[in-house]
Parts: sequence; C-alpha cells; structure tokens
Amino acid sequence: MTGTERTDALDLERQVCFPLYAASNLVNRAYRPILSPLGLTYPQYLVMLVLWQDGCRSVGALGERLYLDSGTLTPMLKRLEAQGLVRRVRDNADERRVNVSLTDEGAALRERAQSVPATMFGACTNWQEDQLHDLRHAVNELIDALNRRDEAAKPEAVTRRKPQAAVPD
Amino acid sequence: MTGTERTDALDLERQVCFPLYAASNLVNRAYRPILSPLGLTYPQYLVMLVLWQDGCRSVGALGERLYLDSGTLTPMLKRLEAQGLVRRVRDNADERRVNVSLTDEGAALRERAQSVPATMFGACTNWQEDQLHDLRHAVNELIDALNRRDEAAKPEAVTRRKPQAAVPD
DNA sequence: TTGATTTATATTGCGCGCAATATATTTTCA
DNA sequence: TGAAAATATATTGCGCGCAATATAAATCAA
Repeated sequence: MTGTERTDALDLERQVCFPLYAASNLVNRAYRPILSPLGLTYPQYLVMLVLWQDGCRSVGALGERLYLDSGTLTPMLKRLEAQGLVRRVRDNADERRVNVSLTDEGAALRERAQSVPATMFGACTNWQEDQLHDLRHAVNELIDALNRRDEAAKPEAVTRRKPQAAVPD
Repeated sequence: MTGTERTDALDLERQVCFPLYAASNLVNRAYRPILSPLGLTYPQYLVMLVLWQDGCRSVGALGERLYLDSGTLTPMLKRLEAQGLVRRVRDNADERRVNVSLTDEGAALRERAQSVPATMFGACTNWQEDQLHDLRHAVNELIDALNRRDEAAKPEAVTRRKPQAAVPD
C-alpha cells in the first residue's frame, strides 16, 4: 500500500521452496556434530540407513531410495569403502551392476548409531511428535507432486530416475 | 514380525529429515531448467529475491535472510558480480562491511523472473494452494525449532548466525 | 549372429554449503 | 590512548549434487 510497485509472487516470504531449502541446510548442520563422532556425513548416514535396513543393494537401488544418481553415489560409496564400512563388488550375473554391502565394521556401526535420532530430536524442545508427523506427511506429498510433474513432463520416455512413491504418511 | 531384530528409529521411513533432504534436492532440480534461461542457479535466485525486495544489503544481512555465511555467499556474489547483476562495494562508514546492490541489468532481470513461480507451480497439478500453505507453515516451525535448539545449546555466547524468526505462516 | 538400442555405473566440471582459519576494521575498557 | 576483544568479510579445503558425457555390458531386432 506504500505506493511502490511490488509483485508479491517474488517475495521471499511467499516462497514455499525457500523454507525447504533453508531447513535442509539447517538439518545438515544440526546432524554434523552428532554424526561426526561416527565418521559419517549426513548423506553417508542415509546410505548406511538403507544398507542397515535392506542389506546389500546395487548403486541404482540406493539411488532410487535416496533420489540420487551415480554421479553423487559413486564417489560417496568409494569414501565409505575407503573407511572400511562397505564393500563394492561387481555383480557376477550382470557385470554392469555394482553391489554395495556392509562390512562387519559397517554393520557394527549400527549400534553406535542407535542414539542418533534421540540425540537429534531429544534436544529439540517445544516440538511435538505429531508436528513432526505432519511435516513428514506434507513434505512427502510435495515429493510425490514433483515426481508426478516430472513424469507428466516427459510422457514418451522413461524418467531419469524412477523413484518409488514417497513413503506413505 | 519376521524375527530379525530391527530397531525402528533407524528406518528410513521413520526419518523426518530425509524427506526434507530429498525434497530440497528435487526442488533444486525442478528450478534448474526454469532458472537456467535467466542465467541463475537456485541459490543465486534466492539472493536476487532478497535484493529485488530489500534493495542494497550487506553480505551479513543477506546471510541472515538466507541462513548462509560468507563462505557460501562471497564466491556466489562474485559470480553474480561477474555476470553484471550486482555490485559489491565496501561500506564507507564501516570498512569491514561489503554492500551488495543491484546493477541496472540485475534490477531489469526481475521482469523476466515474474513468471518463475507460476512456471514452477503451474505445472504442478493435483497440488492445492492450501497444501503448499500447510507445508510452508510446517517447515517454518521446524526452522524455528532448530534455531531455538541452537540458542539453547550455547546460551553464554552469541549464536554463529542470528537469523530472524522464520516468516510467520 | 550381428548390429543397434538400452541399461548400469563411472568420470568430468562446476556451484554450492560449511567448518576452520585468516585478515582487516571497529569497539571496548583499562 | 592503546591493547584486547568483538565484528565483518575473505580464503581454504572437502564433500556433496547434478548435468553432460563416457564406457562397458546386456538386450533387442533384423
């Protein structure tokens, strides 16, 4: 109302993706001191979560779970291998694939990681379980929407990634 | 129930921060083809949003708005300067500061950016305004919670960044 | 079977993010 | 005033993310 011409659509406060971007950076920062004693970065921690949960997985399967491609995963997995946490072995049945599995040390690290979620959110006062639940739900719906948009954009070809649907709720 | 010992807290599906991380990556990817014709990356676009909205700002003030520090901003602002979109000038009153302002070209770019939000979310079918609103609200609450946690962690010193409260709703 | 296409991973180059550190300026206060 | 502390930005080094490209293996088609 002050007279200067302003188009609200470009106001930072109107953006939906900026809080997402900022929160992702803040989360990464918050995890760093918690994961550092385990020798892991946050993306590396996510890879370990998948392997602890699913066991041996190909590079492509890890990428589908985490929405990442080989350009990101290959160097990251090599670092985890150099640390002795995972093995990278060519698949005998299909020599194109590389199977990633846990070493004994990688599997053992799970015990030390048990306290990570509680450390992360235990210190986060004033934050209730159901709010986290709502947030997870809302973000997962955005992920679904972005994936549907990608599929709609190129209907005649397979999408670059074929991520499974975001986890329900 | 299958007998293998499993601790749910480390399941990927239980994580709150992973969808945030994945969504942030997907958003960055989705913005790329939209911003590429403008010669901007998504973080650069955010800087331009602040400058279009606030006008001339110091590096530190930009960092408070975007939750970034000089280690990220300085090289980014140099790239924007090399493109002729912004100016970086030492503050006469306080020679420690560097003020960042728009060039004519940078200010003019705003017109071409007007269509960016609609392009981003216009193609996103099945996604309602109020869902985006809820998402923004939920993520902003997490940002506030993480900031409160940081302040609580080191009460005797000023926090590394002093971000203003996340935008209300 | 062979040649073309598809699939899986690796490589290259670039732009973030950020901790740690360095440098220069300003403020504090003894 | 003058030394110490605080403040603002810059630099360094490293680990992502990802588009584009390369390479090799598997599949498909003629």
